[in-house]
Amino acid sequence: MDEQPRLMHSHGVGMAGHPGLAQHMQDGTAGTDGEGRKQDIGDILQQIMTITDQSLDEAQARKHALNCHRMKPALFNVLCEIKEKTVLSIRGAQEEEPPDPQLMRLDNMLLAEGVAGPEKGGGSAAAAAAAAAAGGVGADNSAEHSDYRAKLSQIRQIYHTELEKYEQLDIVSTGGGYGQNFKKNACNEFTTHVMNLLREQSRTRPISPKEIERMVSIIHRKFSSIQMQLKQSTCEAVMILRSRFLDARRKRRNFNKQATEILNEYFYSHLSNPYPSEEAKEELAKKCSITVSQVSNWFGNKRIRYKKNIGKFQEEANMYAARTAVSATSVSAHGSQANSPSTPNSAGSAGSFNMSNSGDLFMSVQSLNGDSYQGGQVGANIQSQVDTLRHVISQTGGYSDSLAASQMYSPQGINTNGGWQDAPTPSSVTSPTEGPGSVHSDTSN
DNA sequence: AAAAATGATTAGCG
DNA sequence: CGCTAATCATTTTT
Repeated sequence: MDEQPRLMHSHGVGMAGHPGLAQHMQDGTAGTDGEGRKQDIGDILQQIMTITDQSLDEAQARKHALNCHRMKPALFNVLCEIKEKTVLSIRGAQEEEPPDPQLMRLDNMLLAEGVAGPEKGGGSAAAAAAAAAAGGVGADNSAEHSDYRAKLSQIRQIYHTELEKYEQLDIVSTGGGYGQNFKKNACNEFTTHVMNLLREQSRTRPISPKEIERMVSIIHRKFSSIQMQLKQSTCEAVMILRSRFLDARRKRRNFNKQATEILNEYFYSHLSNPYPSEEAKEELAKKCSITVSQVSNWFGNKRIRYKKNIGKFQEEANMYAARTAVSATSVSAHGSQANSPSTPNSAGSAGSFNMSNSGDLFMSVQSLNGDSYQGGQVGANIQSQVDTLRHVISQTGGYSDSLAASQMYSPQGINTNGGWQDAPTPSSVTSPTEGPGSVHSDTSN
């Protein structure tokens, strides 16, 4: 506002619509222009100033008259020039917008997630690939993944429809003629609307084509920022979706009965060394229709939980032990195995089994086990049978949970050593695999 | 609704 | 790298 006086003096004109300016102007221009012109301009401005006081029809008529006035173009140009020099030149500086790194990051991510990429086919494939890669384990449950994919494509669809609304074709670069060849969407609709409005208004107030251009670019910037917001929230949604569906910890499902059965069977029949080899894990995984890492997880959990509270697992242990013991004994009357080198190690295995808990149970089992070994001539390397038998024995012997439970978590027990893990009985425990088929029937293939 | 069970994840060890 | 131990987050049981 405070600039107005200066402008008027230097150019001899002022902005229309400012009450009281007309008078000033007339005074200021008196010396430079001819009397007639002065009068013309004064008339014009006078009409402008009073235009709002008139009825609509009258106003239209006067508007038209003004538009047709011979001085109008010149005056208009002058006004535009002034406006350009004052207002627009200030904004002109912030024209260049560097490629926003933030936007690029979002774009890249959306592309990587298969949201922004090409349509359906390739897109979902990419998404699946990304999902599989993220999951770490390939060929997994496809059920959950399909759910994931469905949700992802939902997001994708929303994203695309929304994006299309705001997408802007390059209008400015089409040159002077603001072409009509752009797609129908919110951005362009709005832009053309604004442009028409401005052009319409340019008859009564100073708006140069340049200004319209600028306005268009401003609108586009706005729409760009909307787009960015859209991309951002889409990214967010994808991230949430990922963490929801791909993070298996959430939405975990218990293994089915049969799988648990199989795993338990293996566990209790290899109780002295419940560390399935990679191959064994693979096989178990196959049989249980779970992944190898799930098998590993299961055994890890099982070992630690078993060890932590044997009493709680006693019943289960006996159950599986008895089951496998039956099958084992039925198959092999006695250890046909000749290759039972370091013979007296069965005791060691028992020790490793009992490890850190229940001293009483440990003792009793050990002695019993030893007896069975020496008296029964059980094949030394038939660990599984030893294991299972031990349980049967401990059960029949009446050392039930009461005892075990009470001493279960004997903390500073003599052997704080973990037991397992480092104590694979030297002899054959680890890989008696190739033994006589009869021995390890427990693997029940 | 609280408690137990359970599969997965994590830090840390060797 | 596989393991243990602790812990998380969910599911199942009580």
